[in-house]
Amino acid sequence: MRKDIHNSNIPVRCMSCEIRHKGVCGALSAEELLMLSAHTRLVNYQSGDELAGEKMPAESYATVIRGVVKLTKRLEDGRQQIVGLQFAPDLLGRLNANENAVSVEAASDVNLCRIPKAALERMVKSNTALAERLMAQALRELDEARDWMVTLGRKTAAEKVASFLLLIATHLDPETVGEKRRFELPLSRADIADFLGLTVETVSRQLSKLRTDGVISIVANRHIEVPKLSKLKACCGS
Amino acid sequence: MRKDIHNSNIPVRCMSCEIRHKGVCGALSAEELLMLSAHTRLVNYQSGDELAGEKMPAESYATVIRGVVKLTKRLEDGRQQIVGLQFAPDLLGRLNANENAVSVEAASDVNLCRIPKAALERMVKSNTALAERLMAQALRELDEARDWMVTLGRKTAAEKVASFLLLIATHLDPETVGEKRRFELPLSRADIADFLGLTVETVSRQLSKLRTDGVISIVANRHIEVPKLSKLKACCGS
DNA sequence: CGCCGGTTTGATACTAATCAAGTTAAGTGG
DNA sequence: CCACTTAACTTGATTAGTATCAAACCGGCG
Repeated sequence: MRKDIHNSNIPVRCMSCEIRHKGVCGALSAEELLMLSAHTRLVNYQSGDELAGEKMPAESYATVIRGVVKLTKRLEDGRQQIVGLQFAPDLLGRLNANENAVSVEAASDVNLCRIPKAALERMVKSNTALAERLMAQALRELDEARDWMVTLGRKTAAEKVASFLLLIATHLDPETVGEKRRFELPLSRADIADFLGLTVETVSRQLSKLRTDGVISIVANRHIEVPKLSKLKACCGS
Repeated sequence: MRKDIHNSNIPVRCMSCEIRHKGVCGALSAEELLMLSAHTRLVNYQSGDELAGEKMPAESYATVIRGVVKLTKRLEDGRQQIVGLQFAPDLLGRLNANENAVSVEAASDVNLCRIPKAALERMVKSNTALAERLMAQALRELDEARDWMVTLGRKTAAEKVASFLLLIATHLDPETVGEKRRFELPLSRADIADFLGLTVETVSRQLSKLRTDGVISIVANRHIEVPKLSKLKACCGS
């Protein structure tokens, strides 16, 4: 048995996925953590899999261990918009799920650590620290949504694409050498377009433009290198 | 003394503003409500007043009693985007305010019921029902932000303006006769443009177009009449 | 090798921004 | 009450940016 789980003052990890669930495990005592671990299970999905639909609320929560999960909303005529991206170690699912939900899909291959709805909700009731963590996560998602509203409403296509690259570069712990960053895009061009409110063609053109401007180099389709992060930041319009 | 505050099972109201604070008063016992009332104070602001800046976090919470409050974010070069509108009886302010805030301004003349930060935070600690209400409000704001992301990213100018009118018609309890609605716009054309990610001219043109199409009539600058709500809904693209 | 999805590039169309008047509404002071 | 000022709004002409339509390219895989 791991030694550290007997002391709730030092970082503790979920037994099944060996990750410290952001906003979850950190608020749990060693005892609660053991209880939680008894219920959690590692699950894998492939890119494109639907984890929960707009009309099909999830029957469990989950933390993202690896990969990227996209939250999408659709208009009747098929137009769609990605309204959120979840990276490790974000928590998926919401307390008191309501009608106005989003469709949850794996944007890349993902590993999740599933937590049954009942188990988490029971712990929330008796653990105010955990409730606070979940509140903090909700507020952080709200901030992210509002930041993205500015991008959607007021930035040009070039700024949008640069902002997206910066988002990925800062959320996917890329290979780092000084100001240089190197990473794999977890999203297809079509998904990037749906995230930015653009078309695939425009996304492609703006990536090409960033390349010819020397801001990035496209090593392979999904493999991007940013020679100077500050130069990319300067393209984001804020 | 009001009779109903002695029974926490029936709707109770804040003593200073006589309104049932959504998500706040409803979760309080009569005793707590009295305590809260001792600290609250009614305050008024004029259209355009800044209630809290991006760098100036508010030292108190407040419920909107009357009027509309706008939450704005700005880019360095002056472009701005309204990322949220708060109507009565929304709660302004957030637990554990963080750096990534928005600027809070009165969009119209407003009345607020102020609640000192310390008082509310103290009550949240000892009242899980209140904490749940605040969580619910955060999740509702998140849903609204995500809905608006679809509007910003994927709707046409005409659909955006129609969606805005519908939002106002459904949040400002307009004069209602069957399918007919009549209301005052709480925002200037410039604010509407900042909310929709458009220019003032485009907003004006689309309003004119809705008028010539018979979807609305513009009784006066800010005074709008919608003869058939379902017709307006059909213009919203979803 | 040839197919196929994802991507890039090119030509053109169209939507909304920009630039520029003009109009209405609301004050303000004589 | 009216002339004057100013801000908010509307309308028009033109331009710029992005979407749309179309074709070519590329990499992976049977």
